[in-house]
Amino acid sequence: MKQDIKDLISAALSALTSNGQLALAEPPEPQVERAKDASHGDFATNIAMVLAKQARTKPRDLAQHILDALPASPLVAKAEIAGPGFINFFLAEDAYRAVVPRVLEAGRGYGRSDIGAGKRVQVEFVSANPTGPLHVGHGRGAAYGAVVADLLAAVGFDVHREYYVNDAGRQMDILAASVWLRYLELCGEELRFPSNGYKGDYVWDIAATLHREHGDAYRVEAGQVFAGLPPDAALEGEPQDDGGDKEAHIDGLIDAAKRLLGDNRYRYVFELGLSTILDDIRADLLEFGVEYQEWYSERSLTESGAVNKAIERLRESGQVYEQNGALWFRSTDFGDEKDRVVVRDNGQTTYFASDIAYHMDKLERGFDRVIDIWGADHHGYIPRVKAALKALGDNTDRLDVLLVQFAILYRGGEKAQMSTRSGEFVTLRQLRKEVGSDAARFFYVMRRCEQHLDFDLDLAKSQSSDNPVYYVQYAHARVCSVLRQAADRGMVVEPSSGTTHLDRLSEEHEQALLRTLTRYPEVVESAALKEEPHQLTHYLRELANELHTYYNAHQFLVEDTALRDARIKLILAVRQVLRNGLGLLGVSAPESM
RNA sequence: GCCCUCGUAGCUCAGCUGGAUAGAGCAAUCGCCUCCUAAGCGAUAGGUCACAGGUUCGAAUCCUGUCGAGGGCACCA
Repeated sequence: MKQDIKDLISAALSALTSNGQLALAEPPEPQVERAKDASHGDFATNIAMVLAKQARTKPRDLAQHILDALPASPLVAKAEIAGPGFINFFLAEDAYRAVVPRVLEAGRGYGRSDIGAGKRVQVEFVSANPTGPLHVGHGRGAAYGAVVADLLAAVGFDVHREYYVNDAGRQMDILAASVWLRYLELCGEELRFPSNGYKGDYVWDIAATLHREHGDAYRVEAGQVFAGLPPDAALEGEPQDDGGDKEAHIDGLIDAAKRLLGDNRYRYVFELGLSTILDDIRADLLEFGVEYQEWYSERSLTESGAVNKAIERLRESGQVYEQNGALWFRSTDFGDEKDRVVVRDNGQTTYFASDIAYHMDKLERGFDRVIDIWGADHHGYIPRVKAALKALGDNTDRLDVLLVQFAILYRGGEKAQMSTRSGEFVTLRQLRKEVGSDAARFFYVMRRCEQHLDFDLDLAKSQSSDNPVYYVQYAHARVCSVLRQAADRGMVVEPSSGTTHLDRLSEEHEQALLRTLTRYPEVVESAALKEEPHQLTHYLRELANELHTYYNAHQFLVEDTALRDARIKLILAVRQVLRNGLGLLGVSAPESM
């Protein structure tokens, strides 16, 4: 509908330019807004003020020229100049009514569009290390990423959802070592678990599987494992302090594990840990309604030689140098704060090296746009990744990095602080179990992603109008309920076609609903293009509110069959939009509550 | 110290890429079921848009500085 107004203005502008009244190289896309105040009509444009300077005309005079050149349209009842040079459009009384058949005919397709024109967009999100279960912070990234991806798909982009699996690197070795040490404990060995190891219960579970299936086949005397190891540091929260370096200690343990187990057995423990946790993450996300087209393995980048290729490309263009036995990328030449290591002095490539290769690969795969959704703690990482892509001659405009701030849980008004200590944290699974997937999805995307999220667990669980999820879902259920009532009373529920009887919708509440329904496609488009799902949650709250208000003010199942037909059609359209909107958020639309 | 994000009603947040008189929801106060689910609705009250400058027809929005909150500054991932 907004587009219709834009088209009218554009037509007027080109008419003015072609008959010489307006000298413009290229008329810009007019800005059209929904008027906030009813006295300003329905839509307003500031085009005359924007172009006044260029056209060397006073804004109000230019507005008058545009007005005179405006083609007639059945949509517009009148257009007038206001204030410093706004043009206000007042729509014809029945302009909004047409939205009802439009919604009902389009059904699930209402709100979808093809402005993305099939452009390929990759959305990479969550990508948590498979060293433990997802926690509530990952949950926000999951919900946000999934909704952004779905929104982009809804407006016509070809969306590729991807999870980058960090299945290589030191953290995974630490996990393997942790599993093995727990296994040794299960075998009866006594040892001091490293302060830097993974201490969650899930590590015990994996160790138990190993023990159950392979008995003592992986057992080595603890004394042998710890022999000659650099001392550990203090265990967090415990008094014992060997005064050592926890990093050196755990690295020593990893080496010991590799040496004592040999390649094959070490590999087995490593894979067992990786696959168990990755399976858990997959299942977790699936239950949360988050699906991926691809799980991209970091290890595959090394194995395919992509990492070396990326480093070679940097070397060829003279972007790297050696210092202290390590290979550094000159990222400061491309706006980073300091140069970064790509190959460590022990010959291992860094995580950053993999990331360069990964992003190179993303762009080579031919995506028109690449969106990375990261936790806010990774923000320092953006300049170096962009620096690498620039160094390789790639266009970083195609890459968009969105940072998701942390979610802080509140219970009973108190911060439910999660602590990484000894593996105690609130997992996504626990959250889903406590508040349900619907509430979790909705709450997670209710705020702009760069805003810290206060997640009120009590509110998310409460079955009251304070809870925005229930509020919106209830509006949907309420429409269903009315239709059931109608059927029970033997009324015709099947609505008439087209705009039949819709002229009976003359109440203010009805006008408001019609107007809000026409806004839906604009909201979806804006939410998608700006990657702001919260626009949709706000919209849905508003639509639900208008439905509830309407419900309280007027009876739908009236004796007057024409009026009843019109009202049923209207609430059917409302239900459809609620359903579509909730669907994009990954939230269910219950028929009764 | 340097960098990033944020600062709007008592609380949680919107404010549509610079527009017209700054909006919701909680919480507070007062009302509304003989009526399709009161898991709902209405009304009242609540503001120096952190502060100070600047840019222009016009600033909560853009720029600079100050203050405050959170995060980041590894041969970790």
